[in-house]
Amino acid sequence: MESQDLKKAGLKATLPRIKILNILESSPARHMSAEDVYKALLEGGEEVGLATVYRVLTQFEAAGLVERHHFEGGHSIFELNDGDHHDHILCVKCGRVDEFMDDVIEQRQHQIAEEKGYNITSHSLYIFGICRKCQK
Amino acid sequence: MESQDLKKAGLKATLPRIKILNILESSPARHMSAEDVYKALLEGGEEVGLATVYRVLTQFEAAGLVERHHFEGGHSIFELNDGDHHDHILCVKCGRVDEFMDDVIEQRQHQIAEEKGYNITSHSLYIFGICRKCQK
DNA sequence: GGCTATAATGAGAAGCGTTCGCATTAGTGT
DNA sequence: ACACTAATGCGAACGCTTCTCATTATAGCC
Ligand SMILES: [Mn+2]
Ligand SMILES: [Mn+2]
Ligand SMILES: [Zn+2]
Ligand SMILES: [Zn+2]
Repeated sequence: MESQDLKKAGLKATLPRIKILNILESSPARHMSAEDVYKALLEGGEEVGLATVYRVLTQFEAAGLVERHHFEGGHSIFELNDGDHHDHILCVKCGRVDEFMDDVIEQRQHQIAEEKGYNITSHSLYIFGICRKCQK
Repeated sequence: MESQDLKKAGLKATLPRIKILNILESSPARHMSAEDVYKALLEGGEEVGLATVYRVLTQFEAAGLVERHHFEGGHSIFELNDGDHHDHILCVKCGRVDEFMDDVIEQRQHQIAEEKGYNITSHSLYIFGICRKCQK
């Protein structure tokens, strides 16, 4: 029940929020833009304003339900926060997205932050390339 | 002489391009937005349109004279391309930027790309944190 | 050194993703 | 069920960037 998840996150269980959470959970695409979510709602016959989609996604992010990424291209991409951190590798031709987690890289980043005198708060790592299919 | 650098890069040596290259070379800030460059021109009493600054920076990027980065915040940041690759660590409080290069991370990225079947073309890595000064 | 073909510029309009303002609507706790 | 308040939808506005197009400057040739 999504209402429970929302309330646990400290958010009122409104219809738009439930519907948006639903889209994020049931959509085949793990990584969606606000526009993607909006279109999915419209296709489902739901009446939700685009501004609300943006607002709700931002609230979800603040509540830790969702993560926001900046895959090149100026717009934000959201994905459900499953709790496990990972980074992304993307195909510059077809837009395919794969996920990975590398302990060596994570560790080196902390090392570097320490060397430079920073108290690390986050990082963003994207590898761009051409996927297997697009190489042929 | 900047005119030579521009011609070598296959670009006509126009006044705006020379002035912009000059700003990039002489400004104390290594990392500048288009707006930063524009303001520096104005402060120097130069008459260059903002649209031209954007156009020229994009051309410089295509010519390999300059690199474009997407430090959070929606706008592009440019820096002279010195030929040596590096990544960035930024202070989320004061905006300070430091540079680093880590062979271990670079190598792991290629490893990951290979494992995932990607032909790597580039990557972007930003570490965010709080710098020494801002920690106090 | 001038002349011409052509590419570059400047100014403002337009584009795009995102946020804001405000009147209306809906959830919550009683 | 009610009232209090927060959330919504709509359109306008935003910030950064790109486009359009008339004007201007550069490069190569005479
Ligand atoms: Mn992901
Ligand atoms: Mn740099
Ligand atoms: Zn691909
Ligand atoms: Zn700082």
